[in-house]
Amino acid sequence: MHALADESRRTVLNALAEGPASAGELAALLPIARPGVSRHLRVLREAGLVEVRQQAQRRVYSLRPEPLAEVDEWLGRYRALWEQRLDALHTEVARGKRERRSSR
Amino acid sequence: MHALADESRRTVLNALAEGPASAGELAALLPIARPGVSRHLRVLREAGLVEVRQQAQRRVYSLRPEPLAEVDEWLGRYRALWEQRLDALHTEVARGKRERRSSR
DNA sequence: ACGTTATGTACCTTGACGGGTACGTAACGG
DNA sequence: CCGTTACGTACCCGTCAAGGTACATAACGT
Repeated sequence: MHALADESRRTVLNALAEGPASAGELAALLPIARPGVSRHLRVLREAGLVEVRQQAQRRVYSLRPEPLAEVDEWLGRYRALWEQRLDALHTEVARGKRERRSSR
Repeated sequence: MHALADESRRTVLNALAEGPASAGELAALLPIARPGVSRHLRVLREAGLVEVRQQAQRRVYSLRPEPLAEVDEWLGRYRALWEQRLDALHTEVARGKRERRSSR
């Protein structure tokens, strides 16, 4: 999850979600200098979120979305909770309307 | 998403997923000192992830899971991707077995 | 009113991390 | 070979946020 903390990282991931891209192409999307992007890519690579294949001089990165399934799983613990919460909110809103009509 | 970056924050959220708890109770779960927890709770509160109600001297925190739905939505972009990827992996594994039998 | 309990806040220190610059290094094209 | 392209890495610096300590504050119980 740590690897997802940075804004630039997520931008890279968003881009890679569209399809594979070289390091240079990814760097062009970010406001930071190219070496910075290389570092981000390293982190993402070590986190197992992306993978590289060499293609001539270019290094083409692509998404390895499996690890995000872990985050998804973590969120799963809350999903039921917020769904029931949202349901509760709906009925609460209805109740609130009735009460506001009588008292207040 | 920033509010989820810290390990302690997630621990607090995990605890609150079990049910409401006071600041002190939450602090007991963390390796850090109590004031630190108070600060974390403030961040979570300002991020809208938790809410407080005063109960005597105690301040009881509870989860407001709605905002996590946003993260869930963000992940949604990848969910389809990794599911198709995992499917591809399965067929790849099958194909790999066949190839390993013949060549290699 | 006074001590106690439960909690937040102010202030400071330190460590981690993002970013830039300069440099090293493979893979090509001639 | 030699220049160029496309990267990565080493080193340095500034910022920022987490954590600790000390202090302020509010709600009880007596």
